[in-house]
Amino acid sequence: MGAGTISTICSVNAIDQETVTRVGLRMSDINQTILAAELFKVLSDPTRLRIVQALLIEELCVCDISALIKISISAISHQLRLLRSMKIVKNRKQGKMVYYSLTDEHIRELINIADEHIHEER
Amino acid sequence: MGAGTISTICSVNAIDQETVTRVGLRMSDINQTILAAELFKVLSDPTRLRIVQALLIEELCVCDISALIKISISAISHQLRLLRSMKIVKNRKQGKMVYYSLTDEHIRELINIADEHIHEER
DNA sequence: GTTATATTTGAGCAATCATTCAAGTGTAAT
DNA sequence: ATTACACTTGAATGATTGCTCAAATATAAC
Repeated sequence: MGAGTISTICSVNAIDQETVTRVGLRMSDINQTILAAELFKVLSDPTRLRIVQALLIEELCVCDISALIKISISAISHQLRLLRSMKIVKNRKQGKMVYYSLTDEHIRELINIADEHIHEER
Repeated sequence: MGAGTISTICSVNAIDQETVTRVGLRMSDINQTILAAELFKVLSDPTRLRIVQALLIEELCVCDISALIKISISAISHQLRLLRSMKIVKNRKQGKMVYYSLTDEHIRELINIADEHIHEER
């Protein structure tokens, strides 16, 4: 199997084990993949992504998020619960109002890179 | 409205317009948000993320991806079609086999940051 | 041509999801 | 206590999604 030869021989009875095991060894743990997928899922819904983008700018109450994003307060609240459960946002109560903010600035990097990717699309 | 005062007054009839417009002006375009959400969605499914992770290592044929990820060839092919439509992967035909590879190295950065985020979880 | 293999594709199905609606909780003002 | 407001929550619903199965396509070997 010299350099340049394609060693992969594909068939139901004879998958190229060499390739499969070589790549398999370099792949990350499946559980880590699942966690990463969950993180990406949080950002995969426009409403949720908009909420996060807004909170990247400043802390906001539920009512103002709703006005800003033009989605019902109930829908926003449901999404905030999800974001809270994933430790993406935290909240603070002041009188009748609840203020939300981000727990983690890592998110900003992910969003920035996604934006770069979109702009560089040919 | 001096520094330090909380100007947001929240009510159905009197949302704090100042805050809403201030943040609104700094938010990115909604269409860009939708595109970014779509990109995150690609990576939000464990099967798809696993495929991408594998292709980050090397070019692979459908059959070997299937063996590596332990998902039916049909399911892999469906996901590859989606990845192709989003210009995340490209393919190359050689004989009966089809080899897939990534079109874009940006994805690697996104995955790296997600992994960092997961490891830094307390 | 026929047969075998590698991949694609469409229909169907169960599961997940984002939203709405209605009812509930908690806080503050009267 | 009662009323009003900010938000939460559970159930219901329509839409989306990831997979399976069966049939189709494409290439290669015979």
